[in-house]
Amino acid sequence: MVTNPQPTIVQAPIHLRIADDIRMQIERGDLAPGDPLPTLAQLCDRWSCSMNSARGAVALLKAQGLINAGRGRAPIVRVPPARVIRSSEGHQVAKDLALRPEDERGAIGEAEATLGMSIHDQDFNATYNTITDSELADLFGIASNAPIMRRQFQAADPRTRHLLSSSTSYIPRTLIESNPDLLNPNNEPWPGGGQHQFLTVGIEIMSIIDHVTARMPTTVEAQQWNLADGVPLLTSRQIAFDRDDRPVDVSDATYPADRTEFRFTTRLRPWTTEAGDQPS
Amino acid sequence: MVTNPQPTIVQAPIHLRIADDIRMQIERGDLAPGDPLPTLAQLCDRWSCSMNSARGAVALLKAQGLINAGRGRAPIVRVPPARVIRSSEGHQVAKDLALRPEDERGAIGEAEATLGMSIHDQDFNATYNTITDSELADLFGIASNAPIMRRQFQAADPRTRHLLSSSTSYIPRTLIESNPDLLNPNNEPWPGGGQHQFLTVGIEIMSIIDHVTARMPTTVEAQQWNLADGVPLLTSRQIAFDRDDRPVDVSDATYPADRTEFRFTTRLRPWTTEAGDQPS
DNA sequence: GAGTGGTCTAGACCACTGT
DNA sequence: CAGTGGTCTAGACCACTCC
Repeated sequence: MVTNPQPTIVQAPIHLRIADDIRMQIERGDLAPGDPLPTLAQLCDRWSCSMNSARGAVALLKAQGLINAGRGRAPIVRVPPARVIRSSEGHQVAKDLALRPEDERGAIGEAEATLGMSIHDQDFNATYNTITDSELADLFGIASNAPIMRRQFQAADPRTRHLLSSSTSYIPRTLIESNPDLLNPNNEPWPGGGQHQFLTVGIEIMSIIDHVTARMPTTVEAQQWNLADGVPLLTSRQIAFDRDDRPVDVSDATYPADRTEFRFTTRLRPWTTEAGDQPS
Repeated sequence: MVTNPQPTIVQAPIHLRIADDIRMQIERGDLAPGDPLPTLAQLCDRWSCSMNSARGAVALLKAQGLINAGRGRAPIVRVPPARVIRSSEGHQVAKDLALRPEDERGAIGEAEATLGMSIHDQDFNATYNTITDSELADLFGIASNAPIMRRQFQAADPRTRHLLSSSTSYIPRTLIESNPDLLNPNNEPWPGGGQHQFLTVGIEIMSIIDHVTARMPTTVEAQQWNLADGVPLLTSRQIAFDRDDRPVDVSDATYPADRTEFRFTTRLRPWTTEAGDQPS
């Protein structure tokens, strides 16, 4: 039997009503970015509820990424940080760069191009391992116990120690061991230079597929990136294919969603006459 | 002066320690997806804390999207839902489809192709308005008070009433008013068919730029989509350009991040012989 | 009906921010 | 120093699930 044929009108929980009221004030502009919220005392006076219920409302707004709160200070309406654009056009730029002479490649790194910050101003760290992983091996189409090179890259702000970028790249070891230089992390300026490194072993990247989704960060990730509450992480897995459409590199990365925007360009084949058959 | 030259060792808050312990159990596999968590009573016994502190731990795990909780039932480790892949290759498919005869276009809709669900099994709704918006006008390069057509599309599961898709498209009105059919929402099968509609007014879409990021849903969005706690929304703005690289359509959409994955393919120009010299 | 988590209260202590 | 929010406790009532 259905429980409520004549549904009893239930008040929404008090903390939801408070949170909704504040959200509307923010959306209407009564509370501008940077403005402080009412104090907890004012809220529980205004709504005649206990402190903890008012706290619940503020906690919800925090979890939704609308406000910044901290001890000893009234919470303020969040000011959205500047967005870093990560464009798929960068793949082509990196490929073009790979053919240029050494000094030119060094001058323009991926970090500089997207973060507007020289790589020398970053606390950069690379770790190389050789692993086996049946799932990745499956993706590469190699034996499940075949050695895979794992390269982990992290850059942090030297002052704040907060992460600026973090990615992990996987390559079947047999593809690159003909050039011992590629197995040494000290030779690595940046993963963006990966296309040049593939060049030294005769591999040309012809296409890249990006897989993008998002999730909430773990507690550890939130403090590594210095994420405010309610900020998701964008996750990206890039798979690079060579001339034979063989996957040669898998690269996983995460980005804070409040300061990152992915931008992908799709060029379509023209309609006219007989449709031209080579894409982009 | 720095506050803590010899930082006093502070215990992490009890609810963080509890949450971390449970997270580790999940990551180690001691708690598999679908398994119930310890009850609150067990937790505050095990950690000798109050109920509310144990609640705090569970609330954090909920906010991080690790568990599903509900009244009267122990929270369970979340089982990730099946992912719907939204591929940029779909743009080309839609373009090819636009030239096909009517019956063929009707048979294969965007909804069917990506959701595996006929459009007839969905509660579909379209609303058309004419608006003015200086920000969009700026993007289109038209006068700031020029009329812009807004088309809102929503599809819901007829049984559960939950959203299955939601998007809003903007088009400068002058581009399409030569064909009155395009101003009537009842003629609209699905926004994916938009390329065919542009065809009727002599516009060919030549490229599409996707802007992708993520944010937490509002309370209203969470219930419209039936989102579990801790699930972000992926947001996408697609801008379509015609033969003259003029923006002709802006389309905003949101997708639940736990069941959506974007997939973008970038094809790179070959290196061989003389490198092509026009830079994208 | 017993047990569960969701909501709420009242009151306490502490860390941090301003002045 | 006063005032703020963050953490925590003890205890209560209710909605819901399962037996």
